[in-house]
Amino acid sequence: MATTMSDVARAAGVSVMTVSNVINGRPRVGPDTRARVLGVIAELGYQVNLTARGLRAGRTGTIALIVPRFDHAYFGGLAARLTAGLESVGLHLVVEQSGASPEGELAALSLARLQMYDGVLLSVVGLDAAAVDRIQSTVPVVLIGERDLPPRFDHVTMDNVEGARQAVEHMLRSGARRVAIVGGEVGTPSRTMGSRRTLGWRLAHESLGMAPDPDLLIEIPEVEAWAGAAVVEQMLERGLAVDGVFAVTDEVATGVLSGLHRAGLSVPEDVQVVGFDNLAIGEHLVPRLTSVDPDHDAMVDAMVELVRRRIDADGAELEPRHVVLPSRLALRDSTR
Amino acid sequence: MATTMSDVARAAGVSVMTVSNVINGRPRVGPDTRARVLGVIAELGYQVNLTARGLRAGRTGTIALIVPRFDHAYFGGLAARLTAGLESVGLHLVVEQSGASPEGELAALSLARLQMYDGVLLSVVGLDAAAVDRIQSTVPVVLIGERDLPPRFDHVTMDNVEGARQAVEHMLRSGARRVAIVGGEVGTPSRTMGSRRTLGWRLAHESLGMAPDPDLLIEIPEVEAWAGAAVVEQMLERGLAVDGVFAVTDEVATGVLSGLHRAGLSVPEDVQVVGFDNLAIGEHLVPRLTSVDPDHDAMVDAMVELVRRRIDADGAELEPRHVVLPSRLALRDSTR
DNA sequence: ACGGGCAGGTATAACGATAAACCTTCCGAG
DNA sequence: CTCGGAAGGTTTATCGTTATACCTGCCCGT
Repeated sequence: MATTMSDVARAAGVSVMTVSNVINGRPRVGPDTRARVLGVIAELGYQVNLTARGLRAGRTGTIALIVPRFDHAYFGGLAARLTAGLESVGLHLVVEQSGASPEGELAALSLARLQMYDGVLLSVVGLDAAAVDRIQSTVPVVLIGERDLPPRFDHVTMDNVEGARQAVEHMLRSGARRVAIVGGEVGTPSRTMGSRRTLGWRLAHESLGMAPDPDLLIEIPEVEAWAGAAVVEQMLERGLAVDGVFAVTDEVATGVLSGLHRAGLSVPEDVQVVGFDNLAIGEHLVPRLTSVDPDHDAMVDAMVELVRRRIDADGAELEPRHVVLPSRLALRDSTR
Repeated sequence: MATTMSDVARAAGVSVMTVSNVINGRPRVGPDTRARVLGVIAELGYQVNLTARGLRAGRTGTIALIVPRFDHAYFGGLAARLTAGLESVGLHLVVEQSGASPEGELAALSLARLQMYDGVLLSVVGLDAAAVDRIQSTVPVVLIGERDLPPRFDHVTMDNVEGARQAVEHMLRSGARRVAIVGGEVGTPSRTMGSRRTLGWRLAHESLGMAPDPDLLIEIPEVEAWAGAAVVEQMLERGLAVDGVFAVTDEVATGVLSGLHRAGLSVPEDVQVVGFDNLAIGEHLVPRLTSVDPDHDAMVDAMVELVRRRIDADGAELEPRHVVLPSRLALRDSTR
């Protein structure tokens, strides 16, 4: 139905190849011919078929970002920044959600989709490690975030341990004695995001010669605001003494702030709170949220750089690179 | 580089067509042949090339959602819901951002991209009306949100006027006398989101026999939290008396709450606040935010339905449908 | 006058998958 | 014994672009 190149060629009285040459700004076309072809294109409203071009050229100019959830603000921010970062180097970003329905099943299904892109940025938070290992793709894949990952992939992550350590240390140094971690992970330290941030919580105590109370390591069913609120309620019901909370993400911290407020506790006077991610919303919570700032721009730059490097290498074997970017604390009003 | 169907065909000693038939579960294949082909596929790690399939079949099974900003929570929620809604009817969603860099230029550029999809859901908030009119696509396009829109497109929107009216009426009925609209639009009522919600604000006053003070119609440079906070600060500096705020979105309301808190005013005692969109975050703000709930699920259902209808019609002319879904107020603690 | 080269264009063959038509066997009914 | 047809495949022709090779004048240097 849509007009094709040969429609244009016929109408302009030239060969399709000439139309192609005009569209792509290639040299071998005379000025009058070029003008005529452009005229016909405008008249017919012709648009190149990117599917056909992609098939023939073997490249689509498109990068995919695959996130577990669209409705987590962290990924919204990441996607926005990446769109800009990639556009500045002539690449286009599309975003897909992996964790839709039956656990990880999607991750398997979408494997074929990856072929459609020139590169894939895959957020592995909440993704089955086995699913990631199953990726046998020829397209460049850059992993984002922490997990037990096959080291054969490029990988960009923030410094979870050090960021968490700074957050907790700050509360301890400003007088907190019982700092809980909400969203921590009990058990063998693996390389998941939660376990790394839990390690930072431990290290902060140790560096000050203190031992963290295991009761203050609190797990949550989902890394979301409601879970943060629910946990605070339970803590207080159980009569657990707490004067500091390190929430593993700003979303959780949002729930924690809300829970504390409802319990009649004031922040930072009664309880200090620190989040992680330094989302824009932190600036507008009540009180404004102190948070670990992962240097979003540097992360995006690293992702863009890594994926470009592989695209330019054109499939040649490259030593995988693992980039860890420093985090620093953004101080606001939820800490003393 | 990637293995193709003919690699598989050769290794299995059959024709490519048979491989295709196996992959697509078509009948004319014997059980033993099928098993052999599947074995080779697994062994070689073959994945169908969706670009090629898309070109030949003329369909990709993929729908695009185009949003102005990834980092606005409303769109994150919409994308998440749509992913689920489309997946349940066998369609896959990808999301792109339109409003990246030089104003709207992208909107023009990405026009060719639309061809790659079986359907496009286009959020027109903040999009140039002329740009929308320039769309001369053969793919089904469903417009989302309000604007001066060419009526030739299908269109889904929430009831902005009535939602806003209910929000403001609620505050007026619970004692507020000076209700500001933050993010309103002055001037000729057009069909933009802001102007419709402003109309609701007017109507609420009129239905109670009151006249809104024009000074309480407050514009903002961006529909974001920081703008809401800044506006509150300015209002109070100017000594403007206010005992109710209708913020045009929950993001703006978040900023308003933060601004009021910093000014030492308490919500809802001194000032009532209502937002719009009923985002998940509203539940966790301090205080919990009363908001207009646009019935997100019904909107998603309508979008899915409209785009499917056009896909099934296979390009045939269809009367464009304009769906407006009712909004209702979700009462929480920021109002009395 | 002749060959080389360049400007301006065309013809052909893919890219990888699929729709549609076609080709064998083999089997059972009449 | 013959013929219709089902089962199980294969062949061929595209889908819309682009890479590559190729063609045709014509101008210019020697």
